[in-house]
Amino acid sequence: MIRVMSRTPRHPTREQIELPLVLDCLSDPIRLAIVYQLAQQEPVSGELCCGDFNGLAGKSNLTYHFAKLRECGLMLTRVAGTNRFMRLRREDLEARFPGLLDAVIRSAAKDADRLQHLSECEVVKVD
Amino acid sequence: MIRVMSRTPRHPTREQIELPLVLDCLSDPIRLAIVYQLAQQEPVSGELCCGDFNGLAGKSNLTYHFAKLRECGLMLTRVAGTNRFMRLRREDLEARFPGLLDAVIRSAAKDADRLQHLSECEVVKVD
DNA sequence: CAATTGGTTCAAGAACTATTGAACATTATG
DNA sequence: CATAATGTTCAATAGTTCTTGAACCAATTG
Repeated sequence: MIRVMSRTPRHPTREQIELPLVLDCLSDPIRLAIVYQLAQQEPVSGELCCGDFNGLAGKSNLTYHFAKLRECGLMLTRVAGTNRFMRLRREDLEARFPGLLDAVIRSAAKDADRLQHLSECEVVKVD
Repeated sequence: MIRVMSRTPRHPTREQIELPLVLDCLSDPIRLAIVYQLAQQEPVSGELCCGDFNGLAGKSNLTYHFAKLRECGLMLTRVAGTNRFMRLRREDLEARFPGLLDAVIRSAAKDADRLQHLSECEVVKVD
């Protein structure tokens, strides 16, 4: 059996994004923290790579959560050399579920001090 | 052991409502359908009772899902005779997570024809 | 080319979730 | 009071999800 790890993994098309899967993905504290950190990065490059989340969980566990986030359509993975850069699929999500991602991120920001794994992130001011 | 079933069950306070639990609750297709139907009922009484959801699952399974929805703070159960009336905790949710519930309900309405259990609900026009 | 860095894959186990049916509790009705 | 209607509780089960560590792959660096 051949195992290839260098190709860009598969992502669902915009139309294949499903609401229950997205909500389920966001309901895990670690994945919520990943999404939150990616959202915070948007004013800058919008991208983070796996290593940037080392505080959240072990490497293989992170790979597992990244796969979930990718497969439900929340984020996109771009392979570049030995790194994988990830970003939120904001346009696709906005097209499918208007206002949802922002509502979740704002809710997470509001509760940042309560949510495990988010405490260590910079807190974004939300009037 | 005494089993009491006549009292109003416990609900979390507004402040006890937690984002990951709410999202997890909404990620189940049956529970999403329950929330959706409750939302559709809001222009009328806002209330539905257990029997109104008989199409979604068996009775004991519904009781299970109702408990989850109650315990995460999404809905409120009021005991009245042999019935239990349920309504969304819209004000509390809006206070804790502004815009979240509406974003989810609108997303569900948009995908009503795709989501299991929602097809049988009346479709609400969302410009 | 050897070693390092960055990340994936696989297998296994613990923990949790959803579903079902039978027994039960509570209230309303004839 | 007996019966029906409405919904809950409990136990069992099948399936799913998260987590971990060891082995691995690919690209970069010395």
